Formats: sequence, C-alpha cells, structure tokens
Amino acid sequence: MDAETIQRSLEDGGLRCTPQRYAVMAFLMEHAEHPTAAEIFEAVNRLDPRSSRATIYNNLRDLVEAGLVREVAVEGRAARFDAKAVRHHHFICDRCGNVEDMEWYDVPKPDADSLGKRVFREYELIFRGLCARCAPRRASRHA
Amino acid sequence: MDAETIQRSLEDGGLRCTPQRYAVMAFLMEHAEHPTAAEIFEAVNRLDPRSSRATIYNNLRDLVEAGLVREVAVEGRAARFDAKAVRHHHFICDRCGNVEDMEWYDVPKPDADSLGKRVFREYELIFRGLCARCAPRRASRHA
DNA sequence: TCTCAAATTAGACAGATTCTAAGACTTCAT
DNA sequence: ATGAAGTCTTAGAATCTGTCTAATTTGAGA
Repeated sequence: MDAETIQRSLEDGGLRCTPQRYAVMAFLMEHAEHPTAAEIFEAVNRLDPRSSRATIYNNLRDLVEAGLVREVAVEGRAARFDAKAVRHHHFICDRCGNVEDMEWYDVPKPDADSLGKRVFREYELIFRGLCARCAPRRASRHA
Repeated sequence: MDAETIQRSLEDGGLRCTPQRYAVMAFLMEHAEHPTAAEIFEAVNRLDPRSSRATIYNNLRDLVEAGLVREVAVEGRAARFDAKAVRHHHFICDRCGNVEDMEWYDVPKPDADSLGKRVFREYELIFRGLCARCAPRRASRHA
C-alpha cells in the first residue's frame, strides 16, 4: 500500500497525517482480518513503539467518524475495525467471534413509510454461523 | 402478558421458571425498547428487589442460548436485549445508540460458493442513521 | 424428608474503552 | 524567527460492562 495514497485518504477525511494516525490507517489497510484495538496497538508498536493506547483509540474514533474505517461490534467481545474500501457484508462466527468479509450485494432498502422520521444512512447485512475453522468441531459444543 | 405464557416459554426453552428468571423474561416481553442489562437490573429490582447483577447476566445468557431472547451488540455501547417473538430487522441510531425494530422482509441469502466451508445459521439486516429523536438536531454535530 | 443439581448471591475480578491533565507539535499570522 | 492557538499525544487513572468465585439457597424428584 503506497504511502501517498494513505496520506491522501487521511487528508481527504479532514485529518492531519501524524505518524501515529498514519500507522493505524496503514496497518488497517494492510490487514483485512478485522483486528481489535488491542491488536492494532500491539502490532503498530511492534514496528515502531510510539503510540499510546489512548492514541490508538482516539485515532480509530477519528477514522470511523471520517468514514475511512468501519467499526464492527461483536456480542460480548472487543470491537473490530476494518478499512476495506470496497463495500461488503460481514460474517461473524458464533463460536470464536471472528469477522470475515462477504461479497457485497444490494438488498431492498426500507421504504419511507417504515422509516418515518428516521434518517437512513446505510445498511449492512450480517451473517452468523460458524467460520471454516470452527465448523468442523461444532459437535464438541454438546460434549 | 399472561404469566402462564411466560412460564411455558421458559420451560419450552429447557429453563426452570425461577422468580428471577421470570422477572427478566417478563420485563423483556413487556418492554420492546431493547434495554441494556443495567436497565433490566434496575427495573426488575425496582419492582421487587431480589435479583443480583450476576443473576441478571446469567439469565440473559441462558435466555439467549435458549433462543428466547436476542442480543444486539452496538458499537461502543452496552449490549441490548430483545424478546420480540416476530422476526424483525433493526435500526441503530448513530448518535444515541438506540435500537429500534423494523419490519421483517426476506433478502437473498449468500450462495454456497461464497460461504465456502462456513456453516450459515442466520442473517440480520441492520440499518443505520438517525432515530426520530436525534434527526432534527443533527446540525449541531457541526457546531 | 433427603439428596443433588440448578440457581442465586455479594463482591472480587477482568477486559475494553474513555477521561484527565500535562506536555509536544503544527500552523499561521506577525 | 516568534508567539498564540489549536491539534495531537501521552501515561495512567477511572469507568463501564461483563464474568468469575465460593458459599448459600432453592426446588424437583426419590
């Protein structure tokens, strides 16, 4: 991933390109496996230890607000983050909580009637089940 | 909501009908506004204070496992719970985090190809935007 | 009634995230 | 350059959500 692209996308989002912010964005663009804040903190500081935990969280919040990063809440687990540019759905594993990307396809949006006074921004489709790693041992669930 | 219905649904789910469990289930069936665990704890004990916090969490976990209650994770906020029997989608407010029900409609499921070795269990559609209460003041965001 | 598993409890604990207060860095007008 | 103002970062404390522990109570069935 080319540095200028990252810098430009930050600036397009109205964010200054600081080394710490750059590191978070670059890491997310290079790692599609939906890391948690803790994983990002560890990985970013392993390369060059100069981001505090608060800064990771601050920058993730800024990136989400700027629309450059998506946050995925998972029941009972830490949030996961995702900078993939192309639109996609998500598959969440019931057992391990991992989040995987699924190919995008449009579905009908709710009509104005059912929205009422709400302002619609976007939708996403979440699939649940067992990921490829967990599926084979699902029998052990009933052990 | 009739007491026998609640009792029966608990027993159908393989759960003993204790006063504490009953109280959680009854509260959820009577309150469709997707309360958090903390809200349930407070409300249930306001009526009749005999449930500890751990019991609320234990019972919510049991009810979710029995399929009687749905848990909705919301980014950066406490999980919300929902005992509505009829299938529905959710609308989550970007600003206040409230969860509202949206009428159900089927959408195409992912095909076997894109699932690969994953085991599909269910899907849900999540709409995001601003709820009726937050929509009018969205301008203040840029203040 | 007796027994045993299931359920409950208070409070300690843990993990995730936010807050605070201080300092460092940028920007920009002088 | 210089200084003011705002933005960013920091370490650690604090908060919030949720889980665990160990002891006790409850309840269904023998």
